[in-house]
Amino acid sequence: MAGTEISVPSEQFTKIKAPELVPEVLLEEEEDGACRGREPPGPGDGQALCPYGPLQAKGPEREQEPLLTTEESEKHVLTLQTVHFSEDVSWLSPQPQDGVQVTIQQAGGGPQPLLWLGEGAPPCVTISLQEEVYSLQEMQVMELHVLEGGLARASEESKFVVSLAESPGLLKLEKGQDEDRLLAEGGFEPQAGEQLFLVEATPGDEGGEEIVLTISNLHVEGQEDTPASGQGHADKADSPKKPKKAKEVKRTFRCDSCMFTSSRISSFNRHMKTHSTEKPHMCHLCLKAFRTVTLLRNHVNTHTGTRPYKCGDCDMAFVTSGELVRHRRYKHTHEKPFKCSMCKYASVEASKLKRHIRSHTGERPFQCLLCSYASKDTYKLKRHMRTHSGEKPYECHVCHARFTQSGTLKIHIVQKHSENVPKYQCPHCATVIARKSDLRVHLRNLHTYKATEMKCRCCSAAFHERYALIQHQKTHKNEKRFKCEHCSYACEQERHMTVHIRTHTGEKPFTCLSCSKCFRQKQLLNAHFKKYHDASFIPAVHGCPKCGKGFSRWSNMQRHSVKCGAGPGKAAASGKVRRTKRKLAVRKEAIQEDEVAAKKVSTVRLEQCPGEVVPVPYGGVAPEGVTCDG
DNA sequence: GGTCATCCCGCCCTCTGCTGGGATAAA
DNA sequence: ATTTATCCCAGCAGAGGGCGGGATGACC
Repeated sequence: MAGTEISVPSEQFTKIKAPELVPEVLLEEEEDGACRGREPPGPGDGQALCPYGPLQAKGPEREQEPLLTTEESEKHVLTLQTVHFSEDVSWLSPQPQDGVQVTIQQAGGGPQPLLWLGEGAPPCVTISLQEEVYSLQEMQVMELHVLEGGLARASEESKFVVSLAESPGLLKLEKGQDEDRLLAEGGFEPQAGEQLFLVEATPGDEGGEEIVLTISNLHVEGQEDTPASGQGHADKADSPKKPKKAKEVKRTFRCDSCMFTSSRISSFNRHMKTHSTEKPHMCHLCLKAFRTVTLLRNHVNTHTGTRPYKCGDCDMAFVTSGELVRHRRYKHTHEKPFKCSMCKYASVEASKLKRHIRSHTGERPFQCLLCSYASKDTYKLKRHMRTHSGEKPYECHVCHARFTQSGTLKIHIVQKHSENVPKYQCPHCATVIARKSDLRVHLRNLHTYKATEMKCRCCSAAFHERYALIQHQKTHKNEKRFKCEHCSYACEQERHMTVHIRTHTGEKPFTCLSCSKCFRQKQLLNAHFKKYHDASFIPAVHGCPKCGKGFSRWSNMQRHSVKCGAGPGKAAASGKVRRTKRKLAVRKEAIQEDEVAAKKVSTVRLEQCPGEVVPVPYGGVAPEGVTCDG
């Protein structure tokens, strides 16, 4: 894979170093004594970094339940939930005392301590630091214990606030004094009043100029389990609530290699196998190895075709029950529990909603390493990479043309190799177009209302739609709007009138350089030159289609053919022949005029070099040395 | 420890729409 | 002959559907 996922939260968790590692000079001393980072994270920072999906997935039912309890005797083990402040409220101040003390204080210096967890509050806390202070390499996993104060519930606003007895407005956290104790045997027993925080360091949005610390996975043991993913709330709402054992001290088993924690040793041990490369269970059919018997069994089922979970509404069958449930939702029940809060989209699977959310946020986590393109999912990036590799995996079975996408091949086959090619009729005119997209182009070009009027080139009419203009201009097509003021002659085109006017003025602007003969039209001069001055010119012979008699002139042959009974030629019906006949007619006219002119010329100066034919502009003067006898 | 249900990631597919280049007809 | 307009076509990306399969929590 050539792409890299750039917005996935870093797996690197951090330990805030001892205070001697924190250069105080890099933090600006504020008047109130709190040290402020260079700049607070932007409103969107936290969301972009949130590793658990869309925020709206946290349903209102969760917000109405206490996340923190206030029982004094209860020992709280807190795993921090995905957190960020959407406002500029998070500041961090390392204190130069024993242990690391982290101060979270409201930017405006407000008196209220901040750890908003209730409704309306973003479920994330991000702390921006200058990279010079806490570099990624300097940070490791840490535990922070609340030294002072307890947990109080701010019931009046249904918000839950960590309040501190001695330091209102400040939440002081200190590095655990005995980490080994906490980690011993995969678990720990936090002391009364302590809280456990995990701090994650991720690069900020400013290209590495700052680091965002995300305090994550706030969770009170004994509460209803809340889905870490934002997409699971719909199913969770139906899950039965577990009996609360407030007095019971629970052990948490935490993986050293990743963030995994579990209260059950069996789950923990099973998880630890995921970090092992050992795969003792081997498929006897293909020798592929698996970590667990269950995985092996499912795999073997793919060989044997064993699909024990059959759909009652169709012929599909699946290896696992989950696949059957999902299939039934897609095909039969159409139940879509995962609903987008920003539009009407709903999906069967959480991952689909997560992918859909990117169409709202514009997030493109998958960056092409060869160009600036970034994709919203892996498949699009993979497909895009074909534009760099030139790979065309889809081949037409008929003409063997190759294509980069299957859809392109499908269109190709329909348009090129199918009998019933679909056509798209324009709703505004008679045009029929092969492709829907081309019909849209047609509509855009010809039937779109234009603010500025388009004027007819023949009259004063004006139109806002191009199609109407073109239709109107066609009405001028057979209109002989150019009328001669000297006779009754009229024509459609101005250039024809220009030539006609010369018959009244006697002008002949086209002069033969070989014999100085002048002509009113250029093509007459050309015909003359070929006939009298071009030795290589072979005159056309027009043969009678019936008797074969040859004529030098097409008109003579036609007159003969009528008498001979040959009638019009066979090919006269086709447009191409019609165009040829028009050309012949022009040539006939030229020859006829040439004949008349030739009678008047007594001398043909064949000895003169043909040279260049110089047209004389209308009303102009012939070049020096060239005489006009017309 | 085994099993089941669920969650979640990843892969592949289709449908859709836009764009630009080449071919062709019309002006 | 040249220019302009239109059509045809392939390339490419956005969005979403469907499924395979690994990981994990809960239960027995």
